[in-house]
Order: sequence, then structure tokens, then C-alpha cells
Amino acid sequence: MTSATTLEDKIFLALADPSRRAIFESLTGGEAAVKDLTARFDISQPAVSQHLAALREAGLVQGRREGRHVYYRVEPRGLTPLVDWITHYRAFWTERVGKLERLLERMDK
Amino acid sequence: MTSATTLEDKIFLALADPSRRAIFESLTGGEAAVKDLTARFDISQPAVSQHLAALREAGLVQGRREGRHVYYRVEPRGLTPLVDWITHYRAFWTERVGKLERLLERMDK
DNA sequence: ACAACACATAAGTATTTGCTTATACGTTGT
DNA sequence: ACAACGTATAAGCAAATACTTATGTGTTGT
Repeated sequence: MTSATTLEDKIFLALADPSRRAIFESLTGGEAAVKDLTARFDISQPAVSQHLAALREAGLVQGRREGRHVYYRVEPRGLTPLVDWITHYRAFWTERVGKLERLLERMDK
Repeated sequence: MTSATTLEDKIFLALADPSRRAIFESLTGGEAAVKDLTARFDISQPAVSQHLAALREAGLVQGRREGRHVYYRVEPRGLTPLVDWITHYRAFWTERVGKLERLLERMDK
């Protein structure tokens, strides 16, 4: 059987690596081609591509081909499962976040 | 030089492992001794202790010795750095979270 | 058509990781 | 005091991971 890795697993795993997180953070500054990212970090182009693949499979980024370039950008809703996970354990947060949650619930009605 | 691992790194790394996340989630149900956790999961006691050590170093749980037992519980503010990290990239979230943020700001006034 | 470019994939390797068993440490009850 | 218990640490090992270089796959300009 193939490993039953959930999306949640993939997200946590994708963000666990500092290089990958750095690439993700860099993309929040705007779309960038693999070439650009390779220039920004001190790792090889294949390494960048591999990181991007992991981020893509986690739903955190998206690639768009344009000519010979592939431009990657942050997937806006990609972090949602992570937010949901945290929200699920909101009882252990600060009081501030607790209040915030309650407001949200009232808002939904 | 020794790896200059930040707390943020440790948190992401700690939560990356499904077993460790399961232990953390289990602790949100209330305080538990190592023995209890060992009973709940299908791994050895040393494995549990090792996971707990990683979680503790990440500031996610806290241990309290009582007799020969050590009771672990979730550190309420432990997830804060993770929340902060996500919040920093909130511009890429769903609209729902955007609304939530705005509500919070109004609330603070 | 073809050379150069941009990227992805393959294959190999050193390191890290998550587990195990064995053992040390600390506490308690009798 | 000492045996049993609960936990932490040590040592070792198999698997996963993050990189590398080499090569494959598309695309463009001339």
C-alpha cells in the first residue's frame, strides 16, 4: 500500500524544512521563476525545483508555465488546513485568540 | 559550529512528525503521564519520551514531576510563534480570515 | 534545424531522523 | 534497604531526507 499521507501531513512536512520555508516566504513577495529563486538561495536549481514540488504537493504554491519559464506563486488558500488545525486547538491559545474565535462564530450567524 | 536552530524551526520540526503531533493532540485532552501516553500509542516508552523532549524544546509542552510520574501538559502559549508566522502571511489567506483580522482590530479599540 | 536556455527528473550519497533494546536514574512502598 | 516502578538517556540501525551531478524534456531565438 502507498503511504497514506494526508494533506495536513504534507503541509507540516513541507514547512518543516527551513530552506523550503524560505522559498515559500520569498514567494509571498510576489511571483517568481525558478531561475529567480535559484539566484536568491545558495542551492542548486534541482534542489529548488524539488522544494517547489514539495510545496506544490502540499497545496502551498502553484506553478504557471510561460514560455520556457515557470512562474511560481503562493496559493492563497494553501495555509487554510494549517489554520484549521491550529484553530481546533484554540482552547490552548491566548485569551485574545479565544475572544476572536467567539466573535467569528457570532459573525457566521 | 552548532546548528543555530531557532524556536520557530523547532516548532515546525516538532509538528512535522505525525506521531509527535498525535501526542501533542492527545495532550490537549488533558494532562497525562508518560506511562499513559505509552499506553495510547503503539510505540515504546523511550520513543514517547524522545517525542516529548522534542515537543518540550519547542515550547509546546511542559513536564511536571510528581512522585515517580512525570505529567505532561500542553503549554498554552506554545503555538503562539506558529500563529504569528501564519499571521505574518495573512494576506494570502482566505477572505474569512481577513474578516476575522479586521474584527480583531475593531475589538482592540 | 539547432544551439542555448529554463526547468524537471533520475541516480547517487551523506546526514538526519525515528525507532528499537539496553541501561542508568530517581521515586515509592514495604 | 531493596525491589519494583516510572522515566530518561545511550547506542545502534533502517529508513527518510536534502542535497549533489548528470541527463531528459520543452521552449525560444536566429
